[in-house]
Amino acid sequence: MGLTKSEIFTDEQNRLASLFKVVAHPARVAILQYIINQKTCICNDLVEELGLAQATISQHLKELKSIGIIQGTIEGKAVCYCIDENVWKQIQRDFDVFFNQEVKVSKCC
Amino acid sequence: MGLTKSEIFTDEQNRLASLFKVVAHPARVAILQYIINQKTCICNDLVEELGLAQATISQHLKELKSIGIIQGTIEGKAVCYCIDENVWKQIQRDFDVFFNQEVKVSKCC
DNA sequence: ATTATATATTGCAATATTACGATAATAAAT
DNA sequence: ATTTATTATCGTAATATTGCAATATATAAT
Repeated sequence: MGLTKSEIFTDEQNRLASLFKVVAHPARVAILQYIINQKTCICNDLVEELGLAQATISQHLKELKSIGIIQGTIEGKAVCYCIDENVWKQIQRDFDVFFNQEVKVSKCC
Repeated sequence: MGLTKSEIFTDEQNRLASLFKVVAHPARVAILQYIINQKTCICNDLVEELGLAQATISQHLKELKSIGIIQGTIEGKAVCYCIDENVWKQIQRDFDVFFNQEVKVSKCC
């Protein structure tokens, strides 16, 4: 046990849950907010800003990269991270489709 | 280790991450979709529909209840669950505030 | 009163996530 | 060539999550 039974859910349910999972950590929310404000950043900026170890920040960046919401470009000895606007907007739409469903007024009893 | 350092993040970052976390599981996405379609449901409906054990469904319902997105009303020997429209809309707004931030066009280099 | 039905809770095993030190890899600067 | 700066990866410990059987609780039906 302890293993999510992905096979019993639809692709859409699994996909949505995966997207939510990536932003379901305060460090990753903070990283996204920081990049949005600063437009770009490097890993070390985040280490100083957030106060987490470099290895930890690097790991969080990797997860954000995994869904494409940020992208990294090698720039000399650093890596410059920025939001991928297209992916950001796509994810925004995906969440919208889910949350803007019409919820019929029908209380229990 | 293995413990999220909540104290280094803002309340907003922690709150957003918590909300995302609740919907970051395909079973909970499926449960919400099912309730939206059927308007209401009882725990056993979900056990049959999703094919997870009753204890597991009950646990997922508990997590959804914890943020108020669904509410349960005792109805005879069953519990009738439905979406709480106000909370649903509030969460929708919270996600919107986050994702509708203006992402400035500024690629790395 | 007993049985049947529906849900919640507890305890536990398996797996996943978070965090970090140590180390490797790479490029710039000296 | 050596040092410095930046990031990624590996290994590991601590904690969290997922799933279920067993059990407890509560109401309806017989």
